[in-house]
Amino acid sequence: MRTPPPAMRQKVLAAADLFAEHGLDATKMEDIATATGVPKATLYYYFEGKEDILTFLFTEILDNVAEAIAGALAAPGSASDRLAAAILAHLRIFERFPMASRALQFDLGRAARVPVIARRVDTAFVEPVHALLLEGASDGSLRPTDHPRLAALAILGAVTTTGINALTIRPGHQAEGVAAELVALVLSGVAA
Amino acid sequence: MRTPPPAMRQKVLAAADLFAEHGLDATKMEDIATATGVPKATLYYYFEGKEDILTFLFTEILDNVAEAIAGALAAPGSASDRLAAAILAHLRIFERFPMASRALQFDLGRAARVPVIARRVDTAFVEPVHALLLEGASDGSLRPTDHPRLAALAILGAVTTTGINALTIRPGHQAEGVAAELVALVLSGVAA
Amino acid sequence: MRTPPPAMRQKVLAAADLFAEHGLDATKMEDIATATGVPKATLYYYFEGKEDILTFLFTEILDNVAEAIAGALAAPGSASDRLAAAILAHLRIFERFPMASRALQFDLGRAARVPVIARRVDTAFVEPVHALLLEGASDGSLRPTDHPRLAALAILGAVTTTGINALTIRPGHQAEGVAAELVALVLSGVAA
Amino acid sequence: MRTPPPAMRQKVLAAADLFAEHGLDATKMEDIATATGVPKATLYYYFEGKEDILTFLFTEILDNVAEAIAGALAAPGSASDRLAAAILAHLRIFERFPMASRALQFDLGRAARVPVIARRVDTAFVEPVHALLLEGASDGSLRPTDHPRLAALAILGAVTTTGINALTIRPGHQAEGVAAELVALVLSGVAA
DNA sequence: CATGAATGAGCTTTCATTCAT
DNA sequence: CATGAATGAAAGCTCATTCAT
Repeated sequence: MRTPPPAMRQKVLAAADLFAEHGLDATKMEDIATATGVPKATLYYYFEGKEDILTFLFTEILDNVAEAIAGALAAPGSASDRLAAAILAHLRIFERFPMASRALQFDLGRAARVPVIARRVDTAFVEPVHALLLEGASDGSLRPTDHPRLAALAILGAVTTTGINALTIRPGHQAEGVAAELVALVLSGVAA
Repeated sequence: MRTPPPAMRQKVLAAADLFAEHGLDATKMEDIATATGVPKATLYYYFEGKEDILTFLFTEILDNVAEAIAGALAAPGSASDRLAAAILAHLRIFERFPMASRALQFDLGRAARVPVIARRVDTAFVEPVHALLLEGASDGSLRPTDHPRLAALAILGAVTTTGINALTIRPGHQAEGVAAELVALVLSGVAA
Repeated sequence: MRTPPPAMRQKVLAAADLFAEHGLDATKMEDIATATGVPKATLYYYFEGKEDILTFLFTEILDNVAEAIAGALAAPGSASDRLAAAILAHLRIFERFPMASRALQFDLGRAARVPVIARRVDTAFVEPVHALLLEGASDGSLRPTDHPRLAALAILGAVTTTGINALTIRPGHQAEGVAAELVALVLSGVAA
Repeated sequence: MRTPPPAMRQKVLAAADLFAEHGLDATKMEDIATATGVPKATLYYYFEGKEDILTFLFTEILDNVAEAIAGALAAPGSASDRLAAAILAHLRIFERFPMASRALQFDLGRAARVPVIARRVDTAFVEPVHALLLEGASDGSLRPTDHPRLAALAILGAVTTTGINALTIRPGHQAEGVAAELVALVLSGVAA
């Protein structure tokens, strides 16, 4: 993948709608060319193929997720406060990039096979939250867990599934409302 | 879809490996024919096409999920006990059908577009858990939530993401261990 | 390559004209489909691709060469008589299959890289003539040569180059006339 | 074709390896650019296209053949001595330009269609040898032949086929050794 | 003069699907 | 009922070639 010039990067982001709507396989290069206004051959000049374009898209959004989460976790405050902030920050990404987020969800299975994507998901969310859980356990603001990595993964699944659904597929919720519900669940659970 | 004879249903389940490995689009009818030992044209005699085979597979597994969840929820006990039982039951499905579960995860986006699948996910998990949350709130064993549907969705996301990962992609965990972690998270949260 | 049914073999021979006229690379599958009346996809059903069709064609003609040469060499008579007969027999192939012969000549370089073709050229011509030269040397009807394999190769080159030119590219000669000239050259040389 | 500066001519000769290895069609301009170190667009500045580069290469080598043959034929001596000298001179070209020679052989069919190449082959070899045969016939050093042009062609075929094979494809012979065998064949034939 | 960037025009190849037997 | 044979319909991708700088 030749590094695409900024103008091209911008145009290619328009492909998110197609991927979100149809998934990678049902999205034809022709469609991407039409939707972005970039000739097919030029797309191939910059990207290795369809999958590479998808990877570019996912990378772009995951970088935003990483930044958002990192920002939230870097703030001062107790571990539990920062976890709450991270969840809200994550959900806000879905609001800012609804189509790209849905595209990522649509082709999640495939994305997970692409090493560079898998690594970024880990780096952006799982690792930091994992670390935060450990930190919270040691500073006493969070309950120690047997498998903090599983817990981080579970939180990721909860946030993602709920966020995509409530904020992009059937909008009608605000990030704050969803975050409140999720934070309550994640911090206190549903037990009485 | 003509109702396939039991022998055929059995053979076709072998296609789960292919779908789990490559996804629907990268799985050729030819491959399915080879893997199952059923001639291509015969597959077409019983199924409408590739997607129909995938739907058959997903339906099969979701029926098992539905049954497992329903069984757990029908048992006597408090709402929180039954929620815990449902989570374990759900995870056990991943252990019993690891490949089909991964296939479902791989083509999650597509599955969500197939009405019959979307409805079954709802019926099998979201609805019953949603109902259980309401029930628990009224019998006092669970905390009332503002948006019980979102909470049910979040629990589904947590269980699914964690289960697929810990039980099928990187095995090494047992359903019981994962369930313990998830139940703790879902019931009590991670707060100290 | 699935073994093509006789009807198909027959039709595909018509592709020789295209290959002879334009060479393999400039001959599009579309052209072959049109010229033979066999749908493109059906060609792919029986052959691996363009090159496989060319190989099929060359194999077909080389089998005829092999048979012709073998027949001539198997006849009774002195080694020199039989060499003369072989040359005439070879030339007659060019008359019988002018287009396929020219196609072979056109893509000679490529054909030589295909192991199965290279082997067949050897088996059909070089080997038998090589053997004949040795035989003639021992029965006294031919002069012993230092490198009989080179001599056989030289004879092949002489016959092929001349035959293709005189019998297919610029017709106007008969196999007999060309053979007379070549046999004279090969047996007696051009020295006075 | 703009006349390329000497430095470029030199670099472009390196493309012979590519053409010899893969043939014209399988040799991409990109490859030529990489192999020669000359940027694609610069190649287009000097040559009309791929085929023009090939023609340049073939022209270059055929000029050498022409010169070598002419030199041998211009020497004093009998027609048969000079024919022998010409054959050796021709073979030495294969030794000096093995890759370009093989490239010419690989794309022989195509080369023959390019008028300028066809004419040069004729001028370089066929014509002079044809003339020599007539001359030898009249001065009594060679046997008169019915079709001296066919004979010249046959000699060309014999020399080329054998030379390419023995000197470039499966080296291990020296031009002198091959020449000895060929001269014996061409002058005296293989008859006892 | 030289060349990096961009693209128009195709072509091979693949497959899902059909249907006669 | 079951299936081997055949094919229509795409689509991904490649490259030769151009041109502004």
